[in-house]
Amino acid sequence: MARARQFDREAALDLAMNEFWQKGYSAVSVKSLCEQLGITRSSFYHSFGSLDALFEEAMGLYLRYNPMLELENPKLTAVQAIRRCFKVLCKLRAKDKQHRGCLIINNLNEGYAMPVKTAKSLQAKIDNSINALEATVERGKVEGLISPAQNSRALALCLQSLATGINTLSMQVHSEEELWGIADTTLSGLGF
Amino acid sequence: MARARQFDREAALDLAMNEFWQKGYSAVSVKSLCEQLGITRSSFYHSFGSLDALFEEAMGLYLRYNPMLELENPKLTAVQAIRRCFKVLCKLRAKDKQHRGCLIINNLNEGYAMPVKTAKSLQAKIDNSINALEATVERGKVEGLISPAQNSRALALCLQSLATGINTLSMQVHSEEELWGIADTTLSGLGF
DNA sequence: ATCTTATTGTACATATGTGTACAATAAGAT
DNA sequence: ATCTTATTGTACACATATGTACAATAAGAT
Repeated sequence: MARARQFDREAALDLAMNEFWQKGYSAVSVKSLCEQLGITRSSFYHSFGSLDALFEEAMGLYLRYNPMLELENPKLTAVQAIRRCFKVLCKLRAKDKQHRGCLIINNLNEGYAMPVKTAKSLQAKIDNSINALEATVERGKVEGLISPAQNSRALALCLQSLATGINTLSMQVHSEEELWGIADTTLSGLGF
Repeated sequence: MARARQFDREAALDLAMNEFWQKGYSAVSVKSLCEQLGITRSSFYHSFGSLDALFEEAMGLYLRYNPMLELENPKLTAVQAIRRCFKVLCKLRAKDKQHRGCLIINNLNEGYAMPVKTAKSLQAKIDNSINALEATVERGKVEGLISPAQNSRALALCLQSLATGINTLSMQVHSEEELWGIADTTLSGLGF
C-alpha cells in the first residue's frame, strides 16, 4: 500500500471554505493556503487538483448547511417552510461572529477570475435556489394557501431577492432581531 | 510651467471604475490597469497615488449616477420617490449589457484585501443609503402617506435589502420586467 | 532663451504566485 | 524483507506584482 496522507484533508477543506467565504475567490492563492496549512504545494495539487476544484468542493461543503433545505421539510406546509427557511437563515447569519454573509453570493462577482465552468456552476446554485422556491410556491397553491392567480416565478424571484438582501446586509447588520424584522415584514407583505 | 499630462485622466478613471465593477478590487492590479491604459506605473502613481485612492475616486464617480438620488427629488412625495428610485434602478441594471450589478455591493466582500480605511468608506456608503431611505420614510410619515406606527429604521432595512437583492439578482436576471416585478410586488407588500 | 516643475521613462530590489518535474519517503499488503 | 504507490520534498523556470529612486522630458511662464 502507498504512503498515507500526513495532513487532515477535511480540516484543509474547511479552512479553504472559510478563506473563499471571507476573502473571495480571487483573494485566495494556493500558496497562502499551503502556508496556513503547513503543507507543500506539491501535496496540495496532489490532494485537490487545482484551486477551482477545491473551490467547487468548498461550495459543496458549504451547501450542506443551506437554510433552503428547510423547503423540503415534509412536516411543514409550503408557507411554514418558507418562513422557517428565512428564520433559520437570519439565525445563522446573526450567529456568525465573522459576519461573512453567504459564500455563494459573495463570489458571484468573481466570475472573471474563475474558469468559465466554475463561474457557471456558481450561478447554477442561484438558479437552483430560485427553482426550489418556485416549486415551494407551487406546492403552496396545491395546498390552497397561496392564490393560484399569483405568478410563481415572480414570487420566487421576490423571495430570492429577499434572501440575497438579508445575506448581504448581514455583513453589516448583526442583530438577529433586525434581520428577522426584514424577513418577517417582507414575507408578510408578500402574503407568506 | 510643468510638463502636461500625456493621457486622459478622466478616461483612465472611467476604465478603472469599470474594472473594479466587473472584477472586484482584489482582481485589479496597478500593472494590468497601466497596460490597458498604455501608461507606465510611474505615471499612474503620480496621478492617482495608490490603487485604493483610485478605488475611492472610482466609487465617487460611480455614485454620481446613484438611483438613490431620486429620494431627494423635491417634486415627488416620499412614496413616489421610493417607487421612482426602484424603477430607475431596475431600468439601469437591465440596460447594462455587461450585467455588472452594483459596484459598491459587489465589493463589500473584498474588505480583507483593502486598507481598513477603504473598507470602512465602502461600508459607509451602505449606511448612507439606509439613512437616506429612513429619512424618506420619515418624510412619508410627515406627509401622512405612511403610518406613524411603522418603525422607520426597520422599513428602511427592508428597502435596502430589496435594493441589494435586485442589484445582485440583476447579474443573472436580465429582464427589466422581471426586475421591476420584484420591486413592484415587494414595495406594494410593504405599503409603498 | 531660460527656468520651473509635473510628468514620463527606466531600472532596481523584492515579494508573490503558478505549474511541472523528479527524486525521496513511508505505510502496509504480499 | 520486499514491493507498490500515493504522498511528500525540493528545485526549476517563469509570470505577475509592488514601491521606490532618479534621470530625462517637455509645456509654457518669465
